Amino acid sequence: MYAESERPRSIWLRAERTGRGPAPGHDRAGIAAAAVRLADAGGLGSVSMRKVAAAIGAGATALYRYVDSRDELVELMLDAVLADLRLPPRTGAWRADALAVARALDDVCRRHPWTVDVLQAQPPTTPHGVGLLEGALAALEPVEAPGQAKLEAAALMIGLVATIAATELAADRSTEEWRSAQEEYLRAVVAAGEHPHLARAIATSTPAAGDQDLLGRLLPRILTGLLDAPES
Amino acid sequence: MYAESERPRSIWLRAERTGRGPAPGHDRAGIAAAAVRLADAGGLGSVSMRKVAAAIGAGATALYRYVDSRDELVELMLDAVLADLRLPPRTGAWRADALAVARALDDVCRRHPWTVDVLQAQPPTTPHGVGLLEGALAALEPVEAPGQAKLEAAALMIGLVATIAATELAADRSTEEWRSAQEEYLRAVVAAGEHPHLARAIATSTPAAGDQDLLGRLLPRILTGLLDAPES
DNA sequence: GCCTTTCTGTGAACGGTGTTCGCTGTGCCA
DNA sequence: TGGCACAGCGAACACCGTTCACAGAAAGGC
Repeated sequence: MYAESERPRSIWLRAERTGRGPAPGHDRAGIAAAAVRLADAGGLGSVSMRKVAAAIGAGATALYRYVDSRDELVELMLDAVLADLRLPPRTGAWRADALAVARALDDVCRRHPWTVDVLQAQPPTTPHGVGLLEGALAALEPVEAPGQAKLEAAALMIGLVATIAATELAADRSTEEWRSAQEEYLRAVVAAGEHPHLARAIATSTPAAGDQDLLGRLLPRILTGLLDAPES
Repeated sequence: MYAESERPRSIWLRAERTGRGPAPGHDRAGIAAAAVRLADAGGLGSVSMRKVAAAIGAGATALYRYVDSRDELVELMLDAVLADLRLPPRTGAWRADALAVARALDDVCRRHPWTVDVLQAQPPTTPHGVGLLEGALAALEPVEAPGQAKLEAAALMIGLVATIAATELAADRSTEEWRSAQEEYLRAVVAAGEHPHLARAIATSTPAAGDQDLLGRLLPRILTGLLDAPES
C-alpha cells in the first residue's frame, strides 16, 4: 500500500511490540498513567518527558522508544482518561441521549482538568476518543441530517463541553496573585465609570452563586441550533 | 491602600512611562504589533521573547523593561487585535445585538487565528477586552436576569465564539503530515467496522461542505439557554 | 552648573524544555 | 551459534523564560 515504511503513522496503528530484541521494561499504559498522575497534580505544563521518565524510573530519553513526540504522549494520556467514560445506554430520545454523552465527558473534565486544554484544540482521534464520537453520533441517530452536519455537531459538542468546563474551572486553574491582579484592574475599570453595564452587572453579582447545570440548560438548545430539528 | 509598592499589579494599571531616566527606545504598541506579526505568521508558539526583541531590533532581554512576563506580552497582543473590534450600534433587539458583537469578535479570530487560544483560556481583561464585555452586556441590557447570569453569558459567549472559530479553523492550523496521519487512522477505524454510526456519517459527508453561519444558528439559542428568556 | 537618582539596554548565565545521536548490551530468530 | 533488531542510556543541541549585575544616559533637585 505505502512505500516501504517511511510514512509517519498514528501511534494507534503502530504495534506496541515487534517481537524482536529484549522485552521493554515499560508499556504505553504505565507511561500514560504516570503522565496522567503528573498532569492531575500540576496541569499539562508539568508533564515533561524527563519528569514522566523519572516517574516510571527510566532514563530521560527512554520514552522515545514508546512515543514519537510529546504530542503523542498527550494523545496517550487523553485516551487513558477517556477509557473511564461511562456512556449510558441509549433511550431513543436523542436530546437526552446526547446530553448523557456530554455529561459523561464533563465528568472526565472535572476529574482531570487538563483534558479541557486538549479537547478544546481538536476532537480526540484515539481509540476511546472515536468511541466517544461514535457514542455522540449514535445518540444523534434519530435526527434527520446529513452526515457532515452530524459530524460537526458531535465535534462541536465536545469542544463546547470543554469550554463550559473550562469556564467553571477557571477560578481553580489560575494562581492567586494573578487573580487578584485581574480583580484589581476590573475594580479600577468599574470605578472609572466608562463601562456602566459592566459596573451594574458586577454590582448585582453575588460572588458565590456559581449557577448550576449550565450543560443541561445549554446543550439541548445548542444541538437544536446545530441540527435545526424541531423539539422532540 | 497597599503596603509600599510590592503588590503585583496588572500591566494596565502601570504607567508606561515614569518620566525619569532616558527615553525608552520602544513602546508597548510597537512591541505588541511586532509580536502580533510573528503570531499571525507562525502561531502563538513562535512568539518568543527573543524573537520579538529581535523583530524590533533590541537585545534579547530588553522586553522585560516593558513587560513583566511573556503572559503579559500576550495580553498586550490580545488588546492590540481587540482594538480592531468594530462593535455596531445597538438596535434594542438583544438577540441581534449580541449576535453582532459575536460576529465582530469572530472577525478578529479569522484575521488572527491565535486569538482563539487566548480567548478559550479565560475572558479578556484588557482595556479593549472589557470594552468587548461591556458591548456584550449592553446588548443584553433588555434581558431581565441577575447580573451574575449576564456576566456568565457574556464570558461564555466569548469562549464559544472562540471554540466555534477554532473548530472551523482546525484544518488550517495543523501540519499536513499530522492531518494525514489522523485521517489514515480514522479510515482504519471505519474499515474495522466497530463504529457504524461514525462510518455512516463519514461516508455521507461531502468533504468540501463547510456549513455556513454556524454562529448565526447557534448563538441565539445558546443565549436563550443561558438567560432562559422567551424569544423576542 | 553639578550631582544624585532613576531608568534603559545589554550580555552572561541558570535551569528548564523537546529532541537527536551514538553507544552498549540484551534477547529473539534463523 | 551468529547476526540482527531492539531497549536503555548519556551527552549534546538548540531553544525557551527569566534573573542579575553592570554600562551609560537623561531627568530632578539644589
